[in-house]
Amino acid sequence: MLSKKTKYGLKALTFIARSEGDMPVQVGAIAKGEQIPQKFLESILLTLRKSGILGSKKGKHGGYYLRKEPSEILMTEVMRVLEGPIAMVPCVSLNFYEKCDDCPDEHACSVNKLMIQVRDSTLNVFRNTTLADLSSK
Amino acid sequence: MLSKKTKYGLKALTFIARSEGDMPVQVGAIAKGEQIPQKFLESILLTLRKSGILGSKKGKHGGYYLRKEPSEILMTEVMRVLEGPIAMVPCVSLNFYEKCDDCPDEHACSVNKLMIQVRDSTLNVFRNTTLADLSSK
DNA sequence: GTAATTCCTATTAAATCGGTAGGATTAATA
DNA sequence: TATTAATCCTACCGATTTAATAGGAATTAC
Repeated sequence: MLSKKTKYGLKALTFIARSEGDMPVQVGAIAKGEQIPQKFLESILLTLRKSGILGSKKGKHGGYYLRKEPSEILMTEVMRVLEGPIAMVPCVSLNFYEKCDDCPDEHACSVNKLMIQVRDSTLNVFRNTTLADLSSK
Repeated sequence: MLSKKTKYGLKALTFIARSEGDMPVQVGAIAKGEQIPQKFLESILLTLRKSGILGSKKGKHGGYYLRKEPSEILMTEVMRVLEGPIAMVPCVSLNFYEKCDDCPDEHACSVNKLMIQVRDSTLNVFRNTTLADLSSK
């Protein structure tokens, strides 16, 4: 299941992409517009800023803005920041690889084989979708 | 992330598929062969039996067996029984649909749009993979 | 009747999720 | 310089889920 964090994060990014004027977008506006608890959203946007997807401006008239064009923000990047590994098991993860405790030989493992296919097909979607695709009506 | 339940369940099914003689396969043998805590595995196999994928024979010399040919057991079925919905959000689930609280219009929702694509690509894998594929070396 | 097995219910420890609270820090502006 | 409005940071909390474990009842082969 997709976490609320990721869901809210995606909605927030879409909201910001659609609001692009010159002004940064404030947390309050996003929270209100997308029905997201404001304090929770704050922490999510902070994560996105620390990862480099968003920039922020502090103080009065501050807010968040995209650091790249929507068409250059890939879902692979966003999903990894918000949701973590794209793979369903660490032993097939490209960016968060870990060996299974119980698995003597990955290449003989039926779960491994199946999950590589799932990973690849999901990656294929995320690699070919940008924030611009999400925010276009 | 894939739950241990699903992972163990898939391994167990593969183990049974590979062991097919006429004798039912015992929990103890699977647990030992696949390094799965036996009591936990018991509950998983029970779930698979109740869903109709496995049959069981009780008492001495009892155990579990497949109720269909491995080539007829689709991953869609197995995954839904073990892991639940294939979709990452209930609002795009085919078998476990639920409306989002916060979403006034699904068709305008950027998350919805993205998750439909992920669902379809994952379904495509599960619909085209059977237990026979997993258990073949 | 005994041993071996599945079946069932309950409990538990740990982790994660979704959110809340409170205030520190920073910047615009009057 | 004081006020106001925003981000930033740390800590906490309750509920749920996960990954088991425990203990025994029911069933069957021999």
